[in-house]
Amino acid sequence: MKIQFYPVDISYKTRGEKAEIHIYGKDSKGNPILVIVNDFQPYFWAVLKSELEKKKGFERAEIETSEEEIIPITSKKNSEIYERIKDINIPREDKRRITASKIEIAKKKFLGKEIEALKVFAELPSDVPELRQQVKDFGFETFEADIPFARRFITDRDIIPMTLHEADGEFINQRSRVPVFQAESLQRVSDELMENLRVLAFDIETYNPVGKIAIPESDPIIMCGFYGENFKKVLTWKQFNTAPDYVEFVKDEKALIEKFKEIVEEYKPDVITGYFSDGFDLPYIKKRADFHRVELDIGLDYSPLSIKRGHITTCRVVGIPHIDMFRFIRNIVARSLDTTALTLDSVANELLDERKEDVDIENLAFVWDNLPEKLEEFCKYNLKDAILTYNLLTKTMQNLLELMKIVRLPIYDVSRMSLSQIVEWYLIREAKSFNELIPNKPSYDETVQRRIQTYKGAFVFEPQPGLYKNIVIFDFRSLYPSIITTHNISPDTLNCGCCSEERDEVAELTDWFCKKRKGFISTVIEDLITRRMRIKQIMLSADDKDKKLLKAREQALKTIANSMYGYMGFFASRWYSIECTRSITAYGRHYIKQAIDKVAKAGFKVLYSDTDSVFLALENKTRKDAENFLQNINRELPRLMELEFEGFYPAGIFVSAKIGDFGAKKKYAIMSESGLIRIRGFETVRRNWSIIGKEVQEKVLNIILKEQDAKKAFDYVTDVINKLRKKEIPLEKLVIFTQLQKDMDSYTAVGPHVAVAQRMKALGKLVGAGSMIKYIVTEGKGRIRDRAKLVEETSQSEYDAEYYIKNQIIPSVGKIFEVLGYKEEEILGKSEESKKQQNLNTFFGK
DNA sequence: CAGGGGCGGGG
DNA sequence: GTGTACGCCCCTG
Repeated sequence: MKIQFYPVDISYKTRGEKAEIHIYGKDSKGNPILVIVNDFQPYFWAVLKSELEKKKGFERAEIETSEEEIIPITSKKNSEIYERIKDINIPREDKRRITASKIEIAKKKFLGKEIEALKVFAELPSDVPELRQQVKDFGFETFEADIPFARRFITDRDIIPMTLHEADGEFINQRSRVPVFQAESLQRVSDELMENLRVLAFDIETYNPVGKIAIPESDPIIMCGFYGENFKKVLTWKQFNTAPDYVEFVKDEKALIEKFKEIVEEYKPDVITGYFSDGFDLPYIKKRADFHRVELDIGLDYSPLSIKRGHITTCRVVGIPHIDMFRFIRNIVARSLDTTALTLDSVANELLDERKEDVDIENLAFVWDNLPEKLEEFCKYNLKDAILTYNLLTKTMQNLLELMKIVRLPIYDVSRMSLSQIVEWYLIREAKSFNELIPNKPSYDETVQRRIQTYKGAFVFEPQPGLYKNIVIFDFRSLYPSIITTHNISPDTLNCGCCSEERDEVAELTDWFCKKRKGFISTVIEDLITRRMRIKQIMLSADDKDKKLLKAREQALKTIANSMYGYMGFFASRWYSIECTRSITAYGRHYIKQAIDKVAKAGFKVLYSDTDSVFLALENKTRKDAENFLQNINRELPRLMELEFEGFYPAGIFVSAKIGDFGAKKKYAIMSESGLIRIRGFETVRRNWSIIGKEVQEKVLNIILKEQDAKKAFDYVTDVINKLRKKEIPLEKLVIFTQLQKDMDSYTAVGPHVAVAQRMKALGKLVGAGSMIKYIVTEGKGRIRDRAKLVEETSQSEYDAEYYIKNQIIPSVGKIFEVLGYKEEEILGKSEESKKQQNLNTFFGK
């Protein structure tokens, strides 16, 4: 029988001697389903090293031949080795033997060159690493042996997650939370995305003793909030009278976790989401569930929530995509945000114009123990976090879905990928239709080599440091992508044998690119750009609903196209090419300098320029003038290039910070009309700064940009410094918070927070991994750690004012004042008053 | 000056 | 899971 369904979550399972692909999704009626495909075999490619080296760099094949063609063995060498690979037989502990289950020979391309490649099949995905090693030892270069099995399946069978597919097969009986369908065949039938995703957002609150971040070993979960369509709930296990109707009381923490499972099971979400739930909520729930011996088997195959350790832990539920909003926002959305802090509060504020509930979360444990009647506001707070997360997902979902449709990997993967991974997987998918072998990831040594190679970067117009009003920013949003397309920049067109005579006359361009045959990456980029232009065209006559969708699609295409340059220059990428990147920047410098000249000729004051943007001060001109100028310049630019109006900013400060010969680093702060301040290149506030450091930076930027009064900002800082020296700053503003990450004994380097923690332990206080250590640096000589004291051990006059000035105040605002023409010693009050005044006057142009 | 350790997000 | 992880800053030795 035939069924139609939308694949959502795709993974594989080993059953006996076979790996099965498991596709969880929804059928066309909206019912959940598991479709199993078991005719897909793992494989990788092997190419003789001699084959790779022949015709190196020259006379490459036409890109048009794009089907993978199975051919008879032609070379004697290939056939000999073919026999050897066939004979591979590696015993394993479980009595299975690793063999090549099948070998084919095909015509493939590698960076445009036609080559003969062996396609080596394995029985199980887990056999591949050893099989590959064996084949390598025979003198082959292997390819694509590190493509995860499920992703390999998605690519080869041309799946696009969440679009309509048809499967032929039958329902079978198997332990599963959803009906299981065994598919004989599977194909995509439409590009339309599934609709009405059921989203469940959740958020936990934990019992956190004052001054401590809760640690799962000892501190329980005390609330769990949920929000979905027509659904809101807060679970908690302390009774109080004023509970709103969405609060449900449970017996204890164990019951709360069991109820959590039940809600996920009953709500049947298509997607679950949290904010930093990969790193906090889910690992925490898991730990507490383990503690209570509750099996967290919420997977649709009854498997437990799985947590992968890494730099950030990653949490997966089989069959239900889990999206950590924070990760998607940090990796993708953040680039278009003004806020630098990516807390739920600041992101919601900017994206949704909503804030978190204003409660003092530090007090939660105290209230929980002593004032349960006041728990209502914390329940409200808990629910609100879930609501904000839900709304953030709703707000950005279309963008995520469009990215997913372009990259064609499951939403779980795409939602936590960095830009370079998105680009890479897009290229991997595209490589298939060009019949190109996917280059391997560089070895560690290779990445070290790549890291030390440098090349001349973008052009930076050194700003006259200072504060400016009425700033307009123009930028070439598609500068690098258009350069890549226009000049056919791609690793496979680089320095071809046929075109060395036709090099472009562009300053500092050291390489050339084929003019006869289009490259892989340049073709991929051109396709992205033309698709985007087509969409923008359609948008002109679309209704509002379609416009929103098209906008998201167009943004996704732009995001990928814009990242291609950075990707080719990223040390860990598969399609790395320093020659390509340095050529792109050479062309880029050429075009931006042209634009700057034109801006200046049109009578605007150019303040600053970096890579693809020009900052200008309107002075006596108007915004309208700027817009008109744009229209004119765009008429003269090549087809794919466009200078855009990025924005208008009432105030901004700039600094030039030359670092050796490598160019200038972006350092500026600008304020938008809505009062949001965008900071680039300055130290940003961190949690291990004292309150005084944070406070001073925030106030200074506000005074400078909002009130545009540098003198006032300067006076404010000197005042704070004086107060610090006179010991007038209250101790609580000087406390430095540092978290003890591991157990005290496992430290080799004893930093200040470790020393303080040791003393706390000696005093009989409860400290351990996860504890927030609070300390104040006091006067004296020698190491910081010997002078770090507990707050209660420190008297008001004891703190080391100079330490705070040097390590907290100067780092937070020093650079800002440098921009405004102040020297560090002036801030420190070491120079005479008159000089200060003089500087101020220069600054204000008096 | 090298290298260990913390931060980000979360309570 | 046929993988996987960064870049910056402070402090100590």
